[in-house]
Amino acid sequence: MGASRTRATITDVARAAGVSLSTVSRVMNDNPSVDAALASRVRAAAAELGYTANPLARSLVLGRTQTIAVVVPDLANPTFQEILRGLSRAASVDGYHVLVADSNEQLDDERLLAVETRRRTDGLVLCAPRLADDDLDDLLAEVGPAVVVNRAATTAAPVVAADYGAGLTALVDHLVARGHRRIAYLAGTRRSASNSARLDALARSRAAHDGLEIVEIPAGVDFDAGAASLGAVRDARATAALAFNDLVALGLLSAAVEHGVAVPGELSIAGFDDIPFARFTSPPLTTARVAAADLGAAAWQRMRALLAGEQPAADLVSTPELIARASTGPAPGLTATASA
Amino acid sequence: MGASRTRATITDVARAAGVSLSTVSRVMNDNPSVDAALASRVRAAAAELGYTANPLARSLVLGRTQTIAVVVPDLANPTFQEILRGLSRAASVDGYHVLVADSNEQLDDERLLAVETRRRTDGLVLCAPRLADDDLDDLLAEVGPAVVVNRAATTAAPVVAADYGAGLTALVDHLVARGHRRIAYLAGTRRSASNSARLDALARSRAAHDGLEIVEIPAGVDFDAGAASLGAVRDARATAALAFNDLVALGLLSAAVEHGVAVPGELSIAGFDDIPFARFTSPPLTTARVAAADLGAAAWQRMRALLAGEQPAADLVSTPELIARASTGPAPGLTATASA
DNA sequence: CTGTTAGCGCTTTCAG
DNA sequence: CTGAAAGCGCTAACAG
Repeated sequence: MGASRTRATITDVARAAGVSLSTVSRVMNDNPSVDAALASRVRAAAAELGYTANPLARSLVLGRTQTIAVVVPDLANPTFQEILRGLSRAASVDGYHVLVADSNEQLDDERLLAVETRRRTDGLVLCAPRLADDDLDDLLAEVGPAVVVNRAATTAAPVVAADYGAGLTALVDHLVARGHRRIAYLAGTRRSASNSARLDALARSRAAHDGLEIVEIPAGVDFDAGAASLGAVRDARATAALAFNDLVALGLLSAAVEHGVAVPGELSIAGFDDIPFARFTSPPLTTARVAAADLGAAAWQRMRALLAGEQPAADLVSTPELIARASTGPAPGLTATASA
Repeated sequence: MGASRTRATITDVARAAGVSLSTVSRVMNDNPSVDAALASRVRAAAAELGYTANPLARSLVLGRTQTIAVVVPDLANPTFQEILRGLSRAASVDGYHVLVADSNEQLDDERLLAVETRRRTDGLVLCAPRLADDDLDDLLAEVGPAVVVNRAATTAAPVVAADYGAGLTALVDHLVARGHRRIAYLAGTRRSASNSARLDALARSRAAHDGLEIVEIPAGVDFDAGAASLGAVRDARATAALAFNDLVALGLLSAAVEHGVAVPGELSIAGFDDIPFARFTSPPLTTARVAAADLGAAAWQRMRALLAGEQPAADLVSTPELIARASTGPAPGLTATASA
């Protein structure tokens, strides 16, 4: 009938069952040292009152919230969405909740959000933190249990990351094999560690391939950044463009189509990540697949270990898989044969 | 130098500043009734110790957590991601945090997650709940401050929703104008309220257009569901298909291309939502645009009002905008002219 | 204006 | 096996 406006507390249950608070607490926590008869009496009272322990009160006394915080640079980015999803599902299996915070690519907010969300949770997962190395290390030292996703440059916390260097190398090789000798690289945030990893890989590629030129073009991390880069790519007279990620690649692709630049006829374009829709673009996008949901799940495994006081698994470096689709082809002026 | 392992408490600050707990509390909460000199002494001590009030303890005593919970049926769905993003950004502007839970389209989990996350937060936002009407009403009554997104069938909480009926009507009109007289509708979850809204709209459309046949095909809510429906669509001899959402439409489109069915030559396909990548498919997808991030922000406005004890704004019914792209065209056998 | 005293709702020694 | 009491860290009357 009329449900009471306020929830039952442990005191209500204790009174209803005619026992002390401690007994109720023991029963609710399945402490075996309670007489069976008493226990079932308490359980009946609890059920009757619809009682469940207040998680806030438990958090305060137990010092744990059963919740972890996840900070991402941009919730609109499919890769972060996927990481979040993988993490959230994995954590929920273990009865943990997830607090999300979107730093919106704002450096200052990132640190603040991390600290603030961490205080209401048991641990912190930082996705692709944009913070400088030193600041990141400071932050990690301050916040306690933390795991870092897609950022290699720290030893202060477990790391799970895609191997951006290896992925980019595969992409370059793919283009070189198709005759490209002048390739544009649309760089992402300077702050992004994965961008540096890619830069290093490009340097190695230049050394490995005689006569290969790779010109770096500052772009950004989103669709608009890619679209805005078409002019620079054309000016660079590159026959192919490697984008920081699929979003940037899609922007470039879109601008190319709009300006009548044939893809891959005049310009080959490749992205990075293999976001869900990369296969539906026109032409479908060549990219390097990052198993983002798996990264999220792996991040949770490590977090769980940390929370349990166990040794987390070794850092994970997942090698992206080259996904060759139709947005890349032979360099202009070449026949369609590829040399290994 | 050596940062202490455990955080400073209000007691530490009080001792350091040589005042009582209450004074520290007052200062930290900007209570003006504190002597200026004392206040700055306290502030200095707090700064020195790096003190910030423990949010858990505050939550317990204040009865509010400064956090809201959001339950979505599927974090992989771009529309829910977008709603989450809009909500999260809006809430963070007001200093609120967001706890996400993905029910994974599981009915039982939905209810459980809602109740459980609600207890650690101040309010609950339910996205497109799959629960039956009665169960939903029960749930809403139980959990207190709540707002519902994309589900019209309740008066127990503020609602913000896209007008699926209007959007679908626009889509049908669009197809009818292009000569289609036999249209397949790929239905979503029966549990989805927006599906019923669409069914009603279709019934009205049938009545409005003489000789128009709309055949309903049970499909689902994701890409695979759409891909699996191609056979049924062909069997129905429909010249056009209206999908429950863009994901389903993309699945169908993909299967069509794969099986050599010309789109829109032999089959016109339209989706719903206008997810970010709908414009990049090949051909680009005709759809009805739902301003999902705006829905999320609007949901937060209402939640904020509820939390402040104010009257929330009236329910929002946002009319989707018809986005005509190349995946729809004249019915086979017709010239490319359209009649208004 | 400031300090003392009760709790918020729960868990956990510590006695019995 | 069970209850009384202390306390997690903080805020809010209530006195002074």
